[in-house]
Amino acid sequence: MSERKKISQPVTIYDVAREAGVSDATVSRVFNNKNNVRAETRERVLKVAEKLGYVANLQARMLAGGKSNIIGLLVPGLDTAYMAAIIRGIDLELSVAGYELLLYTTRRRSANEASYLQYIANSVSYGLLLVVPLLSQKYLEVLSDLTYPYVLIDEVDETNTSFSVDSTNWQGAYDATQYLIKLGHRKIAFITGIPLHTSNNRLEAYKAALEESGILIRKEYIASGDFSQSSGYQQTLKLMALSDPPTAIFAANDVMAIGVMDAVRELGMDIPADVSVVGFDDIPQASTTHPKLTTVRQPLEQMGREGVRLLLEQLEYPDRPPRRLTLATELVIRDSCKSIK
Amino acid sequence: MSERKKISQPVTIYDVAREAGVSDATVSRVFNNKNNVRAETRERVLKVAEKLGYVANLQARMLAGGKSNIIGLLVPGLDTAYMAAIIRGIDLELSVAGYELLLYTTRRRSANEASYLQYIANSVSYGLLLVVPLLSQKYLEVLSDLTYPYVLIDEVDETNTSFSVDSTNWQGAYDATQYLIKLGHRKIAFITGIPLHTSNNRLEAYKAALEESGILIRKEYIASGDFSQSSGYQQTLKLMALSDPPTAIFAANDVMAIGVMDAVRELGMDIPADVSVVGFDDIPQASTTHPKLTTVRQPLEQMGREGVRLLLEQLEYPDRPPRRLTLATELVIRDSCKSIK
DNA sequence: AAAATAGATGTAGGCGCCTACATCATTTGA
DNA sequence: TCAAATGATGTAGGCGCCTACATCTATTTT
Repeated sequence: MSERKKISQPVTIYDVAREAGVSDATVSRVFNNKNNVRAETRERVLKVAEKLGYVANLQARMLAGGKSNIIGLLVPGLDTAYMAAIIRGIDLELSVAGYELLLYTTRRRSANEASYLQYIANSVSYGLLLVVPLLSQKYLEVLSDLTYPYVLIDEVDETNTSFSVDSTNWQGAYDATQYLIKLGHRKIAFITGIPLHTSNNRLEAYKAALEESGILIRKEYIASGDFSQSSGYQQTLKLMALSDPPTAIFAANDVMAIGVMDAVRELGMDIPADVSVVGFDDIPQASTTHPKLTTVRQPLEQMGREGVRLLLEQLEYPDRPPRRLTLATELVIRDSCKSIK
Repeated sequence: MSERKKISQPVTIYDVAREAGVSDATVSRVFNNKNNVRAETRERVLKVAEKLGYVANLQARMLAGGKSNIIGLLVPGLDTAYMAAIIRGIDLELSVAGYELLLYTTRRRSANEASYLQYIANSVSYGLLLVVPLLSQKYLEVLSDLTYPYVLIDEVDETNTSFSVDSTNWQGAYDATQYLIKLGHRKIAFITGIPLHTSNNRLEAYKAALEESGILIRKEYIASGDFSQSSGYQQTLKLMALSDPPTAIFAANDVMAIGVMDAVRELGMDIPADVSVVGFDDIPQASTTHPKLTTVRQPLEQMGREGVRLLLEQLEYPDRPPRRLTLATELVIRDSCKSIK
């Protein structure tokens, strides 16, 4: 018990240098993979470092001009499967690159967005990923004023002045609607999400697909939800109470689609026999519902990964112009839709 | 456009000092709320700092002996509502205290737990919160060797040498089982989670409650799940296929309970008319199922908050002996159970 | 009013590491 | 074989901030 060495953190680069009989500069070179170190010296240093349990002090390293290996992530919260998937991708990619993740939530200091961002920029993190659906224009302005690398995930900067990753929301929703039409549905309802860029795109695609097939767009078939399960539930109750209820419901995200399924069942109807349901996102839960949910897969995890790549790219080549990366969505056909008659 | 000032980060304490006509030491004192600064000097410094947009450089501050305001959080992943709730609590409490959160996942460098922890300890974070259900003994050993403050969340260190927060798993499960018994159920099944400390406690409590009421514990009524929705589903199918199926199913967490509900419905039976279902955790989704899930609420968010408090307490008073905080669970009665006959 | 005391501010050095430059050792070329 | 080139390592100074100590100023004491 008393034999256990308290490791605390007093092992500095000097300790290693002394023990290895070299200067601290050499040790530093070894740990930064600089070229000019003799192989045996490097090995000796590494061995000593290992023995002493040396771990570089990040603060000092950063202060001295070395790059931090911390990047920030700004999100509204972690409460959705959507966010979890994106973050999983981010974490995966970041760990490959040897970076750490500092989590910032918009909940905090939301009092002053500008100063919060500035705070972040001056903090330890060395770049910022933003997954902020309700990204205000203000954020964007401050961001572009700051000389600070960042990437928008699932969000687009219309001014084309930011690096960003998103997916083909329009195409995905178009495909899904087309699919329903091909199944013979004519009475297709759509439940919207919060009016964000991505969300609006889905609605537009829904309309476009209908129009293209010469199907009248009925206002009463467009219900406004807010991405929550209960809103999907409530709106479905309303839709099905119409004198001429829809035979298919397309929800702007999976969570609402689950609410839709609940409501339909609640009304004593069967999915897909009586009503076909389509979601959007393909969160893990989508494949565990009964019946399994047909949905538009958004490559969330990959979006996280690509976001990281874009950020690291900026860190390496600060002068590259902003890029926008749009990943393909994919219609995942499962069991919640049925061809009509 | 070209007028926009690039804020980057060159505003140092010296810039402020010069502009305010004082020395850097004074500026430092101001920002560290030291006593010996004349009121007007302080004010002048603050004004200048504000004007220049000065934000302290964390690295330098930490290096020079100031405390970091970053604490680490080690988790296996963010994919569960359970984790999201805990993290929400952590985030909330941390933001109150002005701390930042660095996210570490066990996915990473899991190759060597010891060195990973050591890495963390030598990194920027200044204390560690662990929400690691599958916490290995190894982690604990390394942790206690390190002179590094940490808190275990929803996990217990049997050796009583760690700060920790958990909840009354045993009591919660006992209450739930008692509730079912009082409703007249005798054939009560239990679906276990992964065999963790917390999970085992729930099973034990289930058994204890049955025994206490003189109800025989039937092996075939104890199904082993793994906390996943599909395991809840599968195990329920098995349970209901017994020649003498249960009239109530108690799942060790809500996610499995949702799987249970799916399965029961799938079998054409009604909840709660044919089968009563109880979960554990009270994740947000529990109140949006149909029928709404009766469950044992675990104060997840509060556990996160208390975990932070315990950690900050350690930072402030490094010599306090380890404490274990156990928060109360609560039976939340909703609509998924029905008294029998 | 001079001396003692307390308060305000400046000075200097260091936290651990990095890197430009200097220095010394080794290899290559003529 | 000796100079030039190349490679390996050490030296010095600084990154931005903190703090013990020194210095100077405003109060208080006698």
